[in-house]
Amino acid sequence: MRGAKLTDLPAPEFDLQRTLESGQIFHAMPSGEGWQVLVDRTPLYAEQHGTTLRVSDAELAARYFALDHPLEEIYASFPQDAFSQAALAACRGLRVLRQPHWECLATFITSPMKKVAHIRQISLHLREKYGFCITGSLISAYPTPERLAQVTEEDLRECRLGFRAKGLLGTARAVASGAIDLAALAGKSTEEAREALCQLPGVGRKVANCVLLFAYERLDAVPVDVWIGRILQAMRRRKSTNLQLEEFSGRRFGLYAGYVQQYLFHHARVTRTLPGT
DNA sequence: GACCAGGTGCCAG
DNA sequence: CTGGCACATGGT
Repeated sequence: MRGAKLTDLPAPEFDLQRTLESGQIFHAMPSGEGWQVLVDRTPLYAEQHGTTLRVSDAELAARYFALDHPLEEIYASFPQDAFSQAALAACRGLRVLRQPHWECLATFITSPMKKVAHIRQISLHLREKYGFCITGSLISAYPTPERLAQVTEEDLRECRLGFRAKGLLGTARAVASGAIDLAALAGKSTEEAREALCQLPGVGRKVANCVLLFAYERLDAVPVDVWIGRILQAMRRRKSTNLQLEEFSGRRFGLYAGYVQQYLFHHARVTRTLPGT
């Protein structure tokens, strides 16, 4: 990235650091006055100066950072309860990224029962050991499904994956063999795409919804994890399954439920507070 | 040394 | 359909 020409890009209602640290991607590296990320095999450098973004690739940055998402409209759709509004006030500028399908899917397969910092460690381990080296980049590209399909479960476990190794390996093989076509899912309904994703080993409803939200532009998808589960439980005040909570959030949060969810998640994680406490 | 983390799969009732 | 449990690892 050093020496790359930088161009300015207007980026109103965007907070780069908050977005990169909100638990959507796990490999962003501080670099110079800004950050470096990789989008598939393309390095992207970005630094923020007020409402201007200085980037190495304007077209890629606009797409990856989803600068076209109508944040004012999304904010207007937030529910009026105090907790959602507090999350909105605290997390303004957080955008739901447009991630590449495979690396988003693979990364969230490694996420169950892991803290964000640990998911990052695993991602960096895998990139280092099996990833494609990118010249001029601090980090390697996420390993391809073809590469991972060649290794053993024991090899993967050396990247500190634990029991998640089986799912990642099985899914890598399914993608590499063509048993599932990730690109084709983009043209399917959310329900069809979710059903297909849930066939993969290590992918349940929570991981599938993360992938739908972060990689397939389904902004109404709501991954219910322990954090969101507690928040929704407190809002609903009725003992519920995660599926019931997901349906509840869809009714209450609307078309951009995934955005609301992401703000609630980040706010709760940063402040460690729940509604009514 | 418990306890918890952006869950999933499997099995018993 | 529901509840309960195992599954690895690293930080508080």
